[in-house]
Amino acid sequence: MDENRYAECCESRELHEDLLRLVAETLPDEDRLLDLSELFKVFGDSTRIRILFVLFEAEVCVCDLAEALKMTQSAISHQLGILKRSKLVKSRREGKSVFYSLADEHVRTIISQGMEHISEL
Amino acid sequence: MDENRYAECCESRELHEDLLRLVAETLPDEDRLLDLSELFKVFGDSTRIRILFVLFEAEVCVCDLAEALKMTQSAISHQLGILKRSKLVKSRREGKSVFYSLADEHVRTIISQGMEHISEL
DNA sequence: TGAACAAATGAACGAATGTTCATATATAAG
DNA sequence: CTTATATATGAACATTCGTTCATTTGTTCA
Repeated sequence: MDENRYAECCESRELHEDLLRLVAETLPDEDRLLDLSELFKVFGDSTRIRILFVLFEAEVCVCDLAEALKMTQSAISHQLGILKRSKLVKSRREGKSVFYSLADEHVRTIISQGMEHISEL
Repeated sequence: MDENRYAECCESRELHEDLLRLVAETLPDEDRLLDLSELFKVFGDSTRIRILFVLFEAEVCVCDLAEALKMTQSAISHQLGILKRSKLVKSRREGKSVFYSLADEHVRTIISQGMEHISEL
């Protein structure tokens, strides 16, 4: 009954036991892994990356972001919502405008490590 | 002729000019931004994250990865291809098996920063 | 050479994602 | 209260993405 959907595997038996134990010990639990991959998914879009680069320099309102990045207000607003839900960005209302800024410094570290990686060919 | 697809914008004029100049100066060019977001897209999938966590601990062949993660050899192989094309992972053939390992240390830094971020609620 | 195993790959299918459009909410000013 | 401006949001659509299945490539050993 289809007991071989997954790998049956190459050779030794003990090595596998060891690996399985190691994985069981060190792999974060499923919820955590999902949170982590969802966080990186947020960085995985060039519009959101561009928004973050602007916010590296200044606190900016939605319409200015839209103008600076030559995109519609709606598109920017949707992306800001995603950034905010992942706590990468925070907002503050001032009259009719809402100003966005970086929520913490991990953002810079993560992006700068990414930049380093792609710079090393 | 539809000159208002993008934001027309809230108030002052000089502030906008300043922002536009700043963005023009500091925003990496389009190719770089795309490379960067594509890199993060690679981290944005829990299967690939799990593969990376296993490789944090040891150099592992494809079938062992498949067994450890309870996934088909094909699925793992496809994801390893993506990881390899982004230079996050490297491979070495030994007989019939191919062993994969981390390509560099940025991977650990990026993932650990991500972990820190999600840990701070 | 031929059988057996390990890994890679292309096509296909369903799920997820980003933008657009239309509209709703919120604030300010008349 | 009405109008104008700034922002948010839901539905729809096209595109992208991850897995599966079938097949191919590469290696070892008889």
